[in-house]
Amino acid sequence: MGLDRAMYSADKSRARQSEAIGRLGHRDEASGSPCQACPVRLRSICSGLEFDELEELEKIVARMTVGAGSPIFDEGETARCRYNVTSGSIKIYKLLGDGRRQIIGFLFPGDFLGLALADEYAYGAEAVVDSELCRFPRRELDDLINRFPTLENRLLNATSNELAVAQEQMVLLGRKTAKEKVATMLLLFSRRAAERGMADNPVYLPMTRTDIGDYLGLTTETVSRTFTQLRAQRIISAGSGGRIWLEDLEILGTLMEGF
Amino acid sequence: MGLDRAMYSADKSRARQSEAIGRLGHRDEASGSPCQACPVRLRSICSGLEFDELEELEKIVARMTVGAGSPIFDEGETARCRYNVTSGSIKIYKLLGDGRRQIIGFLFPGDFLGLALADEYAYGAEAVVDSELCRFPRRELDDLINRFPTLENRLLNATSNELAVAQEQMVLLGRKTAKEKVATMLLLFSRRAAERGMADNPVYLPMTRTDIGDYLGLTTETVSRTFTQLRAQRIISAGSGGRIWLEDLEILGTLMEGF
DNA sequence: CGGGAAGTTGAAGAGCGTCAAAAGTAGTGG
DNA sequence: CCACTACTTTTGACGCTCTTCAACTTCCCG
Repeated sequence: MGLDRAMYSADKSRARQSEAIGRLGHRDEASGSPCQACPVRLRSICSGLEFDELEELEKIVARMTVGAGSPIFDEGETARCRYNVTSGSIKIYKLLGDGRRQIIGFLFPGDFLGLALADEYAYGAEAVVDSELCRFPRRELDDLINRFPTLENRLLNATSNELAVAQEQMVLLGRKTAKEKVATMLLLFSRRAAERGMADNPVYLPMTRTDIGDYLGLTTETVSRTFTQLRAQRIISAGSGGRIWLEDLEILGTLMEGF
Repeated sequence: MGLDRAMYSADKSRARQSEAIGRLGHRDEASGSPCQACPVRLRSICSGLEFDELEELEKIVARMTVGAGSPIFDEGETARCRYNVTSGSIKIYKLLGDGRRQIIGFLFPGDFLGLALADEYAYGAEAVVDSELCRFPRRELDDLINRFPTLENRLLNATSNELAVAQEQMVLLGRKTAKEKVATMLLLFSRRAAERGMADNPVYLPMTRTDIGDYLGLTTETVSRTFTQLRAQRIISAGSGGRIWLEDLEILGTLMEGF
């Protein structure tokens, strides 16, 4: 699998799209707008906190913006910060020695980034599209987690959810065919969008075919061929701008559940 | 993939090995021996608890024994209990509609079983060999978790660890070759045994080739052929009773990391 | 011993990967 | 405005790894 490792370090064309955001990739802002008004607070770990607890969180948070294709941190790097995604989409991935990559998840607004005990990040993270995050210094956030049971409880819930999602993905990676993998991804992303009150049909897939392949354990070519096949069978149809119409939810469901 | 679903409901020959334990598969005991003396307490979620907290735990715990091949609970069943493994080994797995199975983990002494928010188990659990567990009624344990921050913290740690392990397994399932998969499993099981103070070489693999296949996303035959190949290359050699000597740790490490 | 399941091995085939090239898309610069 | 560039996506041809199907061997426990 002769993948070029450098391929993953930056995504030139997509990075280019986001020059408006800043040539450095990241841009921090003074945390002007308070957490009270945060549109994703209720589905993030920040929900359920008391007023004064939320104020303490605000003291240590920094908002930042990352352009499409920009890395947020690398696997193995010292874990200095934890994050909350507030807009856009983030991919997290692990690499093998020869450059093979497995994307272990796509994060969306409200998702927490940086769940881990270890001192080093166990995976890399990179923005799929222009995204915004809340950044917390790790030490200070961990202090708050220890002091606020509500926060620790939210974190446990979030981690348990992630674990259940990861276990589903293990079934997909280990036991599903290419067609079933793609169908499952389409349905799951549609449902996740619906849960967040976003359009679920057509479903929005902002990532590249290569990203989808690395997420599903397939090659770009197989992903492309599978989409073509699903289109030919009128199970899906192409929308505009990375959007895909789910034309036959029943067949997609059958493919996902493996009958 | 024409796997017979019934195949997974019981494992006749192994179940036979454990007739001494009881024909019902399960046997409960009065919780005579207290948690203080528990040999796996320090590596379980019960570590770090105050004396009175541990006493409250003891009030709701029941010890039970399961024979090899016996189910503990099924996927989709109402989650009435949570467990702590104290001896033996438990496999947890998910099924697809046509019977394809993915084993999402093997649990060993000290591991917690039943991490989940949902009212139903997200996976099935079955004993690989004769095993012992501590069983907690779900409601009552969850009450204690809410009351004892230490317990919740331990649970968060355990869940985070499980998540990190699951993410490693996603790389294995999505991106590694059969040889790399088997090498990775051998090394990881050896390391896990070492962490628990058990023999790490030869490494003990009590599960069947079919179980290993369903864990690695391979067929029984491919697992068998891969072991033969590794043996022929003197990277491993056969021990007795499901034990395997790791003859070349360096090559195994290289295979695991994918160079 | 003897029966049944687990494990091994072989041959053939399918699905997905690899390599290669063409077509589509978006940003760049004259 | 359009050609140029760089990348992504699609499609085709071919090959290889792993699966499938089948037979045989080994192991375990009665």
